[in-house]
Amino acid sequence: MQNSEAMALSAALLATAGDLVRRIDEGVVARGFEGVRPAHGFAFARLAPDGATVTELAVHLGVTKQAASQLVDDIVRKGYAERRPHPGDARARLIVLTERGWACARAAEEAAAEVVRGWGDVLGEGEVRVLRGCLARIAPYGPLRPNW
Amino acid sequence: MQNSEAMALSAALLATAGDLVRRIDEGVVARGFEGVRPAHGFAFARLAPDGATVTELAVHLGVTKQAASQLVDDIVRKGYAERRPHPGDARARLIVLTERGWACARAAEEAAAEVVRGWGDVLGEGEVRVLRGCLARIAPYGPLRPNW
DNA sequence: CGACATAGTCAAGCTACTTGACCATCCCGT
DNA sequence: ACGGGATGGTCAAGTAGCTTGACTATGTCG
Repeated sequence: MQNSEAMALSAALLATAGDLVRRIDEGVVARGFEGVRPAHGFAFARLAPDGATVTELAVHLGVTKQAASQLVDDIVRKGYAERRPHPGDARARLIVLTERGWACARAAEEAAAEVVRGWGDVLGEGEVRVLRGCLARIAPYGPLRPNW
Repeated sequence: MQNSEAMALSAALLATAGDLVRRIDEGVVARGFEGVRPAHGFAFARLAPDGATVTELAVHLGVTKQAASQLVDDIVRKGYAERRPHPGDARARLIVLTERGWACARAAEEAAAEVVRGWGDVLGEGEVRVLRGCLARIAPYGPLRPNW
């Protein structure tokens, strides 16, 4: 594998990732959820099961807890989540999704599924599964946030 | 394909992309080029063949020409590129890489090749080619800049 | 019970972008 | 040839999303 081929592969990967995020975001907006940034989606993914504290969210997103707290301010103000007292730790607060937050998370899943279906049309279902398998083995715990 | 599987694939793709960029950046720094952000690498790729104008660079990067101009200021100040008069258009300037800029671009290619070699160890050469083929067909002209 | 650790917030600062305004030069129809 | 709109580039100011630093409240452990 020549260096230039590695660059071509890298560029294709980054282009695909950028395209995916852009189209998911567009799909979420098209479903009626405005003022939502892609980063919010990653937060929703962490909050969805049972809620999370600000600190847990910060770790998940790879940012400081102050930044996570600001993000929570934002999604609370927009009605997607709410701060509740934490059962069993009076210092902490449990951030949970509101009904609208859940609806937005579902919208993001639908949008992602739509994009991936498009890939299936181009590649075929089998190759999409191969793709998923490859990626899962390469970077099972890669960073969610981009560094560029 | 269920929605949750689409999300898993999306997450794997973004994790891989994030990991790739982080490791290329680390590789470039390890080769002695400091103060270089990943965005600079995308600029280098556009400047490498024959140079480019600020406006062309802005289109390539998906930012305003003011932002591209600021980025050029930065890499000029750091010695990676220089502004030259444009042959045939007195309004424009041709931004070209310096020798150090070329060296940095080569370092990025080496770092990328190193990461991709790691993928080859995990997946096998054949599957890496399949991966590259899939990605190239999915988003041949996706955005270079992340939106999240 | 006292000392240190941890959850969260407030405040200020930084960086990489944006929008808006502007000048110099090019191109093209009259 | 020339006048007017398009284009290339820069300067200036504003913004969003992060950072670091300082602080309070609560938990944990010897």
